[in-house]
Amino acid sequence: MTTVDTSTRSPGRPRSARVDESILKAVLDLLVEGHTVEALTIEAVAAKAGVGKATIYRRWPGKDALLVDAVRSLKGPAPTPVGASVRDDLVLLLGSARKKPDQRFVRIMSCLGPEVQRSPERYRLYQGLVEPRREVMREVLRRGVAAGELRPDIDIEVAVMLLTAPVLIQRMLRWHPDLDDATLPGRVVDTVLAGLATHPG
Amino acid sequence: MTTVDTSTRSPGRPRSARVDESILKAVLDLLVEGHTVEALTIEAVAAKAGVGKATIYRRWPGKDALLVDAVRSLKGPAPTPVGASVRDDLVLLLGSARKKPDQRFVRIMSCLGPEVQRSPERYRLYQGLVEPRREVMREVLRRGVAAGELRPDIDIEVAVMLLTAPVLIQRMLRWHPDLDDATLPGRVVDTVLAGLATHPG
Amino acid sequence: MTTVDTSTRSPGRPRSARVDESILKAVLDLLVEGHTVEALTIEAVAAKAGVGKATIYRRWPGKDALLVDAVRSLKGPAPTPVGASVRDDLVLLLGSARKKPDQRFVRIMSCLGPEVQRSPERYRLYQGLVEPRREVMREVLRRGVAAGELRPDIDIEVAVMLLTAPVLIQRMLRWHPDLDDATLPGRVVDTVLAGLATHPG
Amino acid sequence: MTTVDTSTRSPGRPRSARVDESILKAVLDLLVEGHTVEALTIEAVAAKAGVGKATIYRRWPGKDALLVDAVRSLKGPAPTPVGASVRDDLVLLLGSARKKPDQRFVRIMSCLGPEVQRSPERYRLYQGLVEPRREVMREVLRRGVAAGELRPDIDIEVAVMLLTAPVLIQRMLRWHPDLDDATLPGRVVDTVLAGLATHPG
DNA sequence: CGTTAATCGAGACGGTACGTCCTGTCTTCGG
DNA sequence: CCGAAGACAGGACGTACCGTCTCGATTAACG
Repeated sequence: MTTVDTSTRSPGRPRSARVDESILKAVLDLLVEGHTVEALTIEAVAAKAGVGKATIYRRWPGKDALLVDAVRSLKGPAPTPVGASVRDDLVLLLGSARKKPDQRFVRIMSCLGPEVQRSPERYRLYQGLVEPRREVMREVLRRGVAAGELRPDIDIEVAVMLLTAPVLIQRMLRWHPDLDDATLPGRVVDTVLAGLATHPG
Repeated sequence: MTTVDTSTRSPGRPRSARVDESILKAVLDLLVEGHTVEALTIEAVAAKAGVGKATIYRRWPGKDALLVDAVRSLKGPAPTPVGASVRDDLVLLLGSARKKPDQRFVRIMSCLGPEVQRSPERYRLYQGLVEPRREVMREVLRRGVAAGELRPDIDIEVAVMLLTAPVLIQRMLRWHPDLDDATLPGRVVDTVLAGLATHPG
Repeated sequence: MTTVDTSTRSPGRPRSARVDESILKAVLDLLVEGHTVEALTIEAVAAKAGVGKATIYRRWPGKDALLVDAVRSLKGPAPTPVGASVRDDLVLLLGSARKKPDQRFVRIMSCLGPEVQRSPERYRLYQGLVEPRREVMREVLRRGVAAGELRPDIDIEVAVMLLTAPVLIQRMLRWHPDLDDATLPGRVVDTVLAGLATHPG
Repeated sequence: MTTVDTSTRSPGRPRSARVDESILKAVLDLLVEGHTVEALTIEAVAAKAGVGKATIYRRWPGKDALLVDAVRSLKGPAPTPVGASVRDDLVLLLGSARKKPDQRFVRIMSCLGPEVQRSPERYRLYQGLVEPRREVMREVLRRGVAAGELRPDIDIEVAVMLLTAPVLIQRMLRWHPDLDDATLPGRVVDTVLAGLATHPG
């Protein structure tokens, strides 16, 4: 009677971790190259990863699941720390996408955007990836309120959208063709902080 | 009201206007049916319109041009009128997408968004469709400044982005899953008008 | 009421005869190049014929059926005419495989041999292709008997085998590595005609 | 009867002779089951032998070598003895394939035939297996010449081909569908001995 | 009112990617 | 070290569309 192995291990050759990595890397590389999820062919992934197609299908049921895992492997390369004033912190956060290696992250995220509209699975993926970054921003806003820099009655969720949506949409759609990516975060933050109305409240 | 052109008239059987209409209708129907632009296949359009594929390619050089004409046929269902206060005007403009038949318009526009990143042609299409609506908003803002309701030094382009981007992105990506579409425009406008800072300027 | 068309014609673009030809040609070319039916890949046929795979599958259900039609298209490039004496006729018939374009025919036939063992369909194909050539030889033998050149009691079927089998097997298996293809027919015919025994009958 | 070698003995578990046997048996079984050599897959052999694929590759470098050993293990089940007259000897030799266990031998040989065309290795194998049998036949012919039964000027190599080729080809290709396997050797030998011509020489 | 020529639906065409299956090799484990 | 189980790279399979190209039949204005 052999010992009952609680950490059951299937017989045969185990799956190679190297292969997992090279496949996920290939997916991300293809995204940054091809700019679109449509360019993300299983066949292309296999070729780029130097892997047989069957090896991919052995691990993931289809392109969606593969995409999910690949992007999940990005792990938001550090949500970025914080500085001194609220204004500077916000500009830093919004502009972080412009610094390497975050650029790669944003590049991939903006490919994903369109895809999110389709499957709930991909939608959840996108939320999970982006949420930590939003939480950092919420924290900055809360500290601004605590420090008296921001009005105590602000709608934090709306504020986060106001700050992030313009930058994101500008990246994705090049909304304003002549708007400078570099200065946009500053202009957005300043305008949001000051407000438009003459007599606020 | 078909203009009968007596001057130049090519021989042979003229193209059927019914066919044009049914093709454009098929395109728009496919878009609102939740499909993305990728799912907008010429073959699917032909099938839905009850038309041969060649009949489509005879009129448009490719999917892009077809898409352009189809969306153009929507004719931005009236750029929306204006109300009393700046606040109410802005809320009205941002919320207009919720009223029928504007909903159909927005549904289609949000399918288009992702496509803009690719071809310059599609980009120009998108800009052309959206620009009139932005111009209305700019006008509202300018009148607000003139009326003393808004600060004279505001960055109008950034203000337009601040106002429109959150609503658009919420529609496209369902950015905040628990944010109510109905109340969002009001909350956005209020927050933008008031600003976040305790001591603006 | 339109005339009832007895020669019903399906709508749409008819299938191209050129394509049929190029596919069949590609099959035969691959056989003579690859020496084996195994080397006859549908994908390779499509590539060589400059044709999409679907175009092949639209016409034939699978490799077998394609092979059958391809070889059938060979049509034994003329069963060869006949000369003066029985001896010369037989040598000519056996040696015909060495002359173009018959060489191509034999090349393909010898690829088929192994395949014949498998499906009855392919077996029937092989028989149909080879039979006319055997009939020519039988005729030569019969005329030899009538002319008094051959013994009247000979077993014609066995005689045909005796004459053809060595040449065929030599081609297929290179049975005797040092036996010259060019002189073999002559030696075979002479030996068969003369017989081995000192006192025949 | 496993020879226990006391002299040199590699460390570790010794290879099981049972496994060797079961693999070779599996190969031969697959061949006689009507499969061609192409159907002789390492995977199929492993499955049939109840053995891992690696176990096979540890012993033989590839399919060719395995095939060589398998067929060699047949050991031409005794090159056949000799009888009284040349005619009877030849009929016996040609007909030996019909008696068990020779039938199995021929079955396997005819699978091999087609393969010979490919690799020189397999060609040599085939020659090696078949040569002893041909040598026996040559010996019979030579003794016939010496005994005065056969003409002294016969071409022995051609004679061997004349005698063996029809039987072999009939088995491999079922050349004449209605030719009886049992009587064929007798008819062949008789016809070859007598010759076809009225006036031999 | 017949000619004429561009229209129409239908579908074949060369491609490309799909997801499955099987090949021969390799890499683990337990015995 | 052996043996099984099975992962690995590669490649052909047959399917489904893509966007283009032909077909025969239709159809409306012109002569």
